[in-house]
Amino acid sequence: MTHLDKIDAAILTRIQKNCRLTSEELGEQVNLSPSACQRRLKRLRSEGIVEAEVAIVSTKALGRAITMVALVSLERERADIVDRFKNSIRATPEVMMGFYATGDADFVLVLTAKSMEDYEQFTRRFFYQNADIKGIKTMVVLDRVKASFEFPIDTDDPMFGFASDS
Amino acid sequence: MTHLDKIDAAILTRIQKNCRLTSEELGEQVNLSPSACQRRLKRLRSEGIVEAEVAIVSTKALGRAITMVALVSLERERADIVDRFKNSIRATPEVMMGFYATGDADFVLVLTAKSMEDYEQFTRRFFYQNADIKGIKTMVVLDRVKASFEFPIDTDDPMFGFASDS
DNA sequence: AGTGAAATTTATCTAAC
DNA sequence: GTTAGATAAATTTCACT
Repeated sequence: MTHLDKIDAAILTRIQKNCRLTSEELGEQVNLSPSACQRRLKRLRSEGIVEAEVAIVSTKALGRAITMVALVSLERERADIVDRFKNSIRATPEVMMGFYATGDADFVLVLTAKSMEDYEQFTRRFFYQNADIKGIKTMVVLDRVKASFEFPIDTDDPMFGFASDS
Repeated sequence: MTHLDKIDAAILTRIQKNCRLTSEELGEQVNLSPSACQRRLKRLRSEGIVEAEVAIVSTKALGRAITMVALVSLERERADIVDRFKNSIRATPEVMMGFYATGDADFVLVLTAKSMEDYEQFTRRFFYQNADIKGIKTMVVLDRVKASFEFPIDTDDPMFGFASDS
């Protein structure tokens, strides 16, 4: 992994909001020619700094009316049990996001379902398949206030070197 | 909003994994000509079924080493207080995701920080700015097992009509 | 190193069917 | 829905700093 400069930071800031910007639009915003911009983008992708470029699809429009946040506790926090549950998360399409965490719960899951009945059925299956689950606490999402993978990229952070933008 | 058919469902399934597929690749996968595919995509975007197309950027590569899940409880669940907090979430870049929910907590937030010190400072500021917060329970994320907005789109669901794929 | 301009390749859009 | 031609964008090449 080569190191990133301020221009890279600026590019990433833009595309994490909208990855369909053309190199020309992007170049304009970061004061770079389209080709230079594209070269950087390619590098950022190949180095895994851009992990993926995805469409965020409306769950409601596709009949997945409800979203849940589930706090899952396991019977034991043994490495092999935790790993098995991680694999189960990855293999379960209903799970949008899964975090292994410290504190109140061992795992935090974000999932979608068509209805509460659907979710109840899902929970039943999921419990059955994962004998190590001690308990699940479900919170029904009333409003997806913010749903993104955006995070602040501070262009002036020393980690991005001291390249001038003149 | 016009209604969606199985081909739309198939397109959405693909692009929620990778939105950089060309119309040609996409068309091949869903048995459609590139231009027909593109026409559908355009419609799906303009109708808001595709909400956004974004790059998922590596937090680790940019020095945001830690992710937290925070369960926030408000002092009162009055509509104006809830709305004010929703706006605060939207205005706070450190918050990647925010869900208004029923149950154990009023809000579930996913956030990133450079370090625990950084997070502690953030929490302090956030508390200060939001007088209505009763308490925050933080869970530090040890592993982002799955991080996506993908959800299962069942092509055979009756909601997608009975269009043949021949 | 990395950049920008022009040529080439490739994808997208527009129209006709 | 398709196919074909026009437009536009991504990619490569290359000369330059």
